[in-house]
Parts: sequence; C-alpha cells; structure tokens
Amino acid sequence: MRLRFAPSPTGYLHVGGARTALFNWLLARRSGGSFILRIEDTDLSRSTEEAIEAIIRDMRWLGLDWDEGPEVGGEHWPYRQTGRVNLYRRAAEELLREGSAYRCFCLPEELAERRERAVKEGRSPMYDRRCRSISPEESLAMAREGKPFALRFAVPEGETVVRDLVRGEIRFRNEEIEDFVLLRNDGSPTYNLAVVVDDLDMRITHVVRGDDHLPNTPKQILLYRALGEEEPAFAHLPMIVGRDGKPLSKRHGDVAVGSFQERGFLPDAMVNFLALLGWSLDDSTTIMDRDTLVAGFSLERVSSKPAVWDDEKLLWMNSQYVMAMDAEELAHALMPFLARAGLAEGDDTEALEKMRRIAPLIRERIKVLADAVPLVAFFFREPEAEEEARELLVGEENRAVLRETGKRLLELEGFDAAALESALRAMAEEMGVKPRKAFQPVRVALTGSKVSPPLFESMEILGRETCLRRIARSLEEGGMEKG
RNA sequence: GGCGCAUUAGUCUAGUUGGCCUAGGACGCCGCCCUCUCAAGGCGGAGAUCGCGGGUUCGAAUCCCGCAUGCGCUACCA
Repeated sequence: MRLRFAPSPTGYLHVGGARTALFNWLLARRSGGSFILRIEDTDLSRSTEEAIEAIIRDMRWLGLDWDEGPEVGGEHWPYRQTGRVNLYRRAAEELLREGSAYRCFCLPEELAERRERAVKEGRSPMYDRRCRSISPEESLAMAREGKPFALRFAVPEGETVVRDLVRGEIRFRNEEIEDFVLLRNDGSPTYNLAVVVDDLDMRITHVVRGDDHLPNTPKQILLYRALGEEEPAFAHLPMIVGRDGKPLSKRHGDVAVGSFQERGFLPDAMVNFLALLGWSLDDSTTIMDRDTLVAGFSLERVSSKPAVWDDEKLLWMNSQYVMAMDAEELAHALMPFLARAGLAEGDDTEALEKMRRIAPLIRERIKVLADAVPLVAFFFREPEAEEEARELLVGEENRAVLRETGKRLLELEGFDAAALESALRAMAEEMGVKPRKAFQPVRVALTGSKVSPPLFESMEILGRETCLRRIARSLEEGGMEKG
C-alpha cells in the first residue's frame, strides 16, 4: 500500500489534519507500505513557507514519519505541487487533445455574476458549459489571439460510482457534476487536477481523507478514467466536530497541534486519542501504544459518523500517559516548562536532578505537563502564601504547631520522609492535635498553598535548612499579620 | 435550491452477515472507601423508550421507505 497525507500549507497543522495523517500513517505502517507527505500548495496566494515548516515540525512531534516527502526526499521530489507544474500541464494537454477538456473563455467575474443570478432565480448555479460548444479550431484561434482561458473538464454522461472503504458505494449522476476547472487562466492547476496527477504519478493505492472531499471524488474518478488509468481505493473519514456539532475550529479553542504541545500533551497520548476519533479497536480497549495501534488498525472499523472532540477525555488520556512515565523521562519532559516559567534554566543539571526526585510526587497530580509548574514552583523559589491559605499561619494553635515543628526538625537525626512523618505524627499526638490540623499549617509555611505534593516527601527534597527558614519566616509574618 | 453523508446516554464508542442487547466498555458526573492537602487508586451508582413515523419478520439498534435534524459540497480554495 502507498498512502499519503497532502495538507495545504495555509495554516498550522490542526487536529483534524493530524487525525487524517495518522490514519494514513497507521495503514502504511501496518501494511509495510509507504507513507508520503506531499504539500498541496497550488493556491499560491494562501500558502506560506512558515506553514510548511510548522506542519513538518508537528508531524515529527507526533512521531508520524514519512518515507517520501520534504526533508527525506524520494523519486517524486519536490513533493510539493509548485515544483511539479509541468506534470499537470502535460496531463491537461493530453486531456485537451483527447477531447476530455476544453478551453473556457468566460471571465471569472462573469461566472460569479451568472452564478449569483442563477441562485437568485432559483436555478442551479452550475456552469452552463457554454464554451464546450466552441469548435476546436475556433478555440485554438481564440487562444492564439491571446484571449485568456481556463481549461475545463468535459464531464461525460452517465453515472459515477464511488466505492468507499468506509461508507460503501455512493452513486453520483454525472449531470450533477459541473464541468470543473482543471487549469486556471494563469496556467496553474487546480486541486482536482493536481491531486489526481500526483496520486497517479506517486502510485498512491489508497486515498484516505476527510469526508468533506467526498463530493469531489466522482470528479477525480472521471479524471482518472479520462487519463486512461484506474482510480485508487478511497476511504473518507468522518469530520471532527465540536460539542455543538459544528466542524472543529478555533471557536472551539486550541485546534493547532502545536498548541497541544505547548500545553504539555504527550505525543503518544495525542496519537492514542486521535486514533479513537472515528475508529475503535474493539468494544473496550482505550489505552493503546503505537504498536497496538499499528497492529490493530483497519478501515473496516472506521465509523462514518462525525466524531466529537472531547477535551476532558484527552486530558484524562494524557494523564494516563504521564503516570506511565518514569521519573527520568518526566523530569526531562518537564524542564522546558520550568525554563519557560523562569524556575530554572533549560540546561540546569541541578534543577534536573531535583526534578528527578520531584517527578514521582507530582506524576499523578498533573494532567498536562504545564500543570506541573504551579505545583513545583515552591521547590525552586521561596513561596508567597496564597491569600486563602494565610489563615493557617495565624491563630494560637497553628503558631504553636509551627514553632514545635521547627523545634522537632532541628532535633531530628536524619531528614528523610519516613523519619519526618513519624516525628511530626508523634508531635501531633503529644500536642493533642489531629494530624490534618497539624500538617496543614506546615504545608502552607513550606509550600505557600493548602494543596501540594505529599508533605514529608516534599520536605525531604527541600532539606532541613530550607524547611526551617520557611517556618521561621511564616512565624514572623503570621505574627505581624496578627498584630 | 441541487447533490451527498450522518443520526446509540452530556461525550468517545461497541453492536460487522437481524435473535447471545433486559444495549457492552471508556471519559465525565454522583456516592462510599483509602488518606497529611490535592490527586491517584478501589468499590458502587445514576444516565440511552438505539432521531421520529411507517413497513418487512416469529423476532430489528441492526433490513426497506418516508420525514425531521445536523453537516459537507455546490469556487479559476484545498
């Protein structure tokens, strides 16, 4: 099997595109075939180099590697349509010669006007094929005169059947299909011509794409036939929509793959989640690693109804992958986030060492990597007690607990979590204070918050000196607040 | 308007050839347990007249027809 993902570089890679790319990739990997990345940049005015770079970067981040395409090469270089115009032109000439295409001298403005009028009068806005009746001689003469023209496909009579691997057979009556444009009046190819020529040239065997392309498919099939070729197999994936049932867009929040990376989603979690948008392995499996995905994926199990993007579930899934990371991995993954928050330098080995110890404490407390920042900040800089936590630093009982804690920490032999816990539990009991009442003031003094990673383990990492200093400082400030 | 696609709980879905579905799993939600906070984890629970209406059949979420709703396409965008 040879499959491809052919994004148009008019913006960042969004999750819908990523899902399409993933399904193609999965099929290629599963079949031992090839996965090709091709840039569909026929629309010069909207395509940008930055978008191409972003798409490549995001694809790599997701771990969707391609066998042919930008950066890796291949015999169909450059894998972007702007570099392959001769191919399209040659195909167009062939179609013109064979009578499958004709020159259309209608001006775009005229066309727009006629279309508008047709809609207003309740007629079909389809092109009326008026230039189709211009004789070849006259057509050629007009072209020689320098009259601008577009090349249109002459849709034959009959019916075109799309055999879709997801939806089965779909029939289209050809009279419903417009004589679509193949070459614009500037000679550039349109999408329909370019995809067909590229897919043919690259020997694509399966075209897997979003179902917004379904109505285009009969046009393309007609083109394949006119070129004397067999069409590849088609599979149209359901759209991804938001909770309101509308196609996923920026209105629904972040849809760019890059923004998920920034929030600290893991590539494996994204891939797992994306795979489940319109596909399922069986009736119960949710968490699947790449190998399982590759081994189990099939188009037969792709659903045909739109998939709703569920942020909550993505978050949960990501947390599952975070929990599965070991301390080493997590610590490394977290460093860029610490750096961005100004808590450490990106290459700070001391901070990395500390993060290795912190990682197990926060692993099941974060859903995305960015969640770690507020949770671990107190390990890296002096905390400022949160407004709603200050109450735990004032009052006689709280202050007594803090004073006594300081005393016990000073006397303690070692400074590991187990020793700390037994010492402070003993203290609470002797003071007649419930453990939770005794530990909360300490937590606030050390972390600045009522919510933190486990106290004793955190204390061990902070070290005796830091703990004592923070307790003393809290006592001071609490005293001032009281007075 | 025309053409096409879709329609199982708030959400992702299972349900491939009709009976094993008094509709299964997961997210979320609620409760209990665990507990130094928050999580995580364990246990339990609520939640779907399978869009609506007909039909075929001994029997339909599963097949057929109609309707409704949503979405896509209808560009010299992709």
